[in-house]
Amino acid sequence: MARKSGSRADVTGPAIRRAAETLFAKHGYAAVSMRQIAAEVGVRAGAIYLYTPGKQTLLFELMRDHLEALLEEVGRASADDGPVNELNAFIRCHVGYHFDRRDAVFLAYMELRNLSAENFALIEGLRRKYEDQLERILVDGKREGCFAFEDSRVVTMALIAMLAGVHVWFRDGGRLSRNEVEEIYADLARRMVAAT
Amino acid sequence: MARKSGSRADVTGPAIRRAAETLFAKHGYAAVSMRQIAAEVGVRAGAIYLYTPGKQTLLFELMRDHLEALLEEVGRASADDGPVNELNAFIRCHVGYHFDRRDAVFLAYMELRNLSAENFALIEGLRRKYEDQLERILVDGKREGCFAFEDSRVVTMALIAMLAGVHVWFRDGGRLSRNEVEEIYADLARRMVAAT
DNA sequence: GTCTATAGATGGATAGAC
DNA sequence: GTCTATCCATCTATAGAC
Repeated sequence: MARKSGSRADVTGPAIRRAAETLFAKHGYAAVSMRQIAAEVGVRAGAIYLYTPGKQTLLFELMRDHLEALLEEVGRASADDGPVNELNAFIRCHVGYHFDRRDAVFLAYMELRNLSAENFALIEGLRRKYEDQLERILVDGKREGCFAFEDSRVVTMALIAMLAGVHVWFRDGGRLSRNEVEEIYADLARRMVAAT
Repeated sequence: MARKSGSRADVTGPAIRRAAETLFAKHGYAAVSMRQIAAEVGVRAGAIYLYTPGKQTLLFELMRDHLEALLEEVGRASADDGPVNELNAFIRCHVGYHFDRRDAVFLAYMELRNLSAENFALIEGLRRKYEDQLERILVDGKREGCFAFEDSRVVTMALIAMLAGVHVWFRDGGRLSRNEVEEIYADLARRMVAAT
């Protein structure tokens, strides 16, 4: 007797988040109306407010959930087995996310401007954690003599920008397989840090 | 008797474009109102329509003018003196633009979604020209044995994404000079294509 | 849980006075 | 050339019927 038969609460909520993610990624947060999201789900605009306090929260939670999942996965992937392998795992993990969660990845770095001040601070904290995780791999590798570069901060930002750019050209079912794309980017990253 | 004294036509027009560029870059095209732009300039919303047919045209012309200027400058900078030098010039030129025209660079790859269909096609054409110019340098270099990489298209996109990412962290008057930033990125690019 | 209806605010763009 | 005033569309969010 867990749920009412005929109830859609467990279906509509996730559907709203999925629709918001798709539409925000496609047209941008500010250009999407609650009516559009509702239409995509198949309900009226008013019904959305049963599942979220508003549009801003919808955006914030999409970004937060994605970044937390990404952080956890990167943390798992780059377990302690040497800077070269850790860098490899980090890159493949991020690139792989473009295959699995394309829109979420896109939102997380395109819609920062549209977060309220306090939500921005929270999301920025998660992003910073993510950047720091990569930078720590680089610094460790340099100290151990696996990598060679001048400025760890700039290289970190260059790597992350390069990864974020995957969304611009990558299309599912294109000429390159997931594994090929991951390998090309991992290779570029190794070159950038002069991995031995 | 060239111009009416007291007239501001030659001042207000450019001021509107500058204000639009700043505000669009800061808050996003869709989140900025004509009233905000007018307030920044010091006129009323209605006055803006004396200088542009509308908001969409304002965005389009900002992007077009920037891309045309960038294309011309890149074309001049990378005159025919070998792939390694051409790549160098291309990278330094693009990075340098983040110092001179920060907001314009940002707009040109952040606001594609908000262009009308026909404006998008025109801007996309200019972007494609820019990408092709870089890819040609890479392909030439590979053929001549200066560069070594697998996939010229992916490397091109990776390089452009890396360059575009400068805006995320770069601030005027930061710890790195213009020349240092240009050199770091040129160095990263040479590593990515295994320049000899 | 979802609907219709609507409040209340704000948007782009235009008309006409000065 | 700029202003005030305004039209009309659309927006987020809420109230209340079912």
